[in-house]
Amino acid sequence: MLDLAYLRENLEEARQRLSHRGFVLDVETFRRLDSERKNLIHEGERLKQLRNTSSEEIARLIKEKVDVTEKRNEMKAVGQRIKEIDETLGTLEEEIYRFASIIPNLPDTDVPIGLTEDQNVEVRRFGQPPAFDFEPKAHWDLCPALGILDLERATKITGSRFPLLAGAGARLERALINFMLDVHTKEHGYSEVVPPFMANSRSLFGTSNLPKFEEDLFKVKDTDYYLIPTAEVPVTNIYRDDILEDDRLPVKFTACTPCFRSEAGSYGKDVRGVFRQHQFNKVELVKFTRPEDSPLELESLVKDAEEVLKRLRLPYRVVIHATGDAGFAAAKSYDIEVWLPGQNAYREISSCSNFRDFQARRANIRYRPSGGGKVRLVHTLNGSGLAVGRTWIAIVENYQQKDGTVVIPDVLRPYLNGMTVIKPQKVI
RNA sequence: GGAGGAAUGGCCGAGUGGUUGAAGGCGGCGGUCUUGAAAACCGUUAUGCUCGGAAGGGCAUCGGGGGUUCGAAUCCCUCUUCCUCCGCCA
Repeated sequence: MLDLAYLRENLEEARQRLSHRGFVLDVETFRRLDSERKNLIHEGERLKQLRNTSSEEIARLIKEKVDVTEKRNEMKAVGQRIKEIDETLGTLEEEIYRFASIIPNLPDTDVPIGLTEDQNVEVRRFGQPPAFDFEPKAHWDLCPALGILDLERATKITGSRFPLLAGAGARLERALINFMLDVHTKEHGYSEVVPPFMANSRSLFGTSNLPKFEEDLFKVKDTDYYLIPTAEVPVTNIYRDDILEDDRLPVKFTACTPCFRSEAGSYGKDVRGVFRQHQFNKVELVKFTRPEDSPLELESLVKDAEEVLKRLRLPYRVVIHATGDAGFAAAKSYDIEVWLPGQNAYREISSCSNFRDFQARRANIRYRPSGGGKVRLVHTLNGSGLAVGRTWIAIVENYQQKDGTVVIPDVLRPYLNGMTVIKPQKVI
C-alpha cells in the first residue's frame, strides 16, 4: 500500500507514475474522501477535548459538593454526538483503506516504461541453448516414456494440472530442493524456515494477494485459511506487526514449500505438461532490509537465484519487467527465464522483486534504526530460487539424450546417490 | 473437548473509576567522571492522527471489538492468543 501522506501531497505525481503501469488513479474520489475525513476528525476532536475538560471540571465540582446534574446531562449529549461522528469516521476510513489497498505500487524510476511484456528488457544471458543432433522432445513427450511423470493418474486423483512424479522423477525433485536449499543456506547466508502451508486473510493482505487477487487462491471452506500461493506469504508475515532491531538487518530467509494457485483465467495457456500447475514446489528467498539497502539487495537476490542455474549449467537470461508488466506490489522486478528446448523458448523460472515499503506498510513490519531514530518501515524483497517444478522440466529437456534418457547434471549426482542418468523405469 | 488463570510501553513489571501516556527496573540514547573503558551519577527515551511556518498544542492508543459512565488500563459482555490441569489422539 502506498503512503497516504505521500499520496495526499503528491497526488499528481502519483497519478502520473501509476499511469505508466496502466493504472488510472481516481484523483477526485481520493480528494473527496480525504477532505471528508479531515472534517470529521476536526469536529470529533473538538468535542472530545470539550468532554475531557468538562470531566475534569465535574470531578472538581463533586469534590466541592456542587450539583453537577445539568453539566452531566450536557456531556451525555456530547458523548452521543462523539459516538455518531466516530462511527461515520470509521466507515469512511474503511472506505479510504479499501480505496488505497487496490492501488498498485509505484514503479521505480529506473524501470523501463511500457505497458506490455514486449517492453521488458533483457539485461543479461548465461550459456547457450544446447545444440542437439536430433529433434529434442518436450517433457510431456519425454517423461511418460521414462516412467517418471504420470499426469493421467494425477488427474484421476485430483484433477487436471496436478503433478504425480515417480521413481527417479520424484527423487530428482527432492534432490533439486536439497541442492537449492544447500546453496542458499550454506553459501548465500539465508536461514531456512518451514512455514505453515496455509495462511489467513490478514497475512494474504500483507503481501497484497488480497483483496485484489482472491480468484488466484484456493480457500479452505468455512475457514479464514487459504492454501499459500508461494512461501512469500507465510515467510514475509513472520514479522508482521514486529519491530526488528537494526543490527539484525538484512534478515534473509529461504523456504521450500508447495505452492497452490488456482490459475483462474489461464485456461488454454501451457496446458501440456507440468509447466503451469495448481500445485508445485518452490524454493523461495525473502529479505527484510533497511530502505537504503533494498536496491542493491535486489541485485544480489537475483544473483543468488541465478547461481542455481549456473551450477546446473542451464542456459538462461535475465529480463527486467517494464512498468506495466511488474506485479501489483513490486516497485521493480526481474524475471529469470530458463531455456526450454521443448518449447524453443526462454520461460520464466524465477521472479525477483523489490517491494520497497509497500508490503511492509500493509503488514506493519518495522525496524528501529541504530542511533535512536524513529521506527521506520523495512523494505521487503523476494524471489524464487527457484521454482522446483520448472527446474525439473529444464533439466529433463536440456539434458535429454537421443535415446530418450536424461543425464543428471554433475552437481546433483551427490544428491541422487551418484545416479548419472535417468533410464526408463516402471514404478507405478 | 472440559475446568481454571493470564494479556500493560523495546523488555520485565506496578497499577481495580477522576493530572495514569501510565510508578519502578532493565535496555537504548546524551552527558558528568575517567588516559580509555567499566562502575556510579544526571538527563532523556512510545506510536498513530491532527492543528501550526516553527515553537508548541489537541485527539486516540494498556491483546481485538462492543457496552456501562459526565469520565475506563481499572467495571460488564464478547472474540483472540498464551499458560496450567483433565480428557482424547499421534
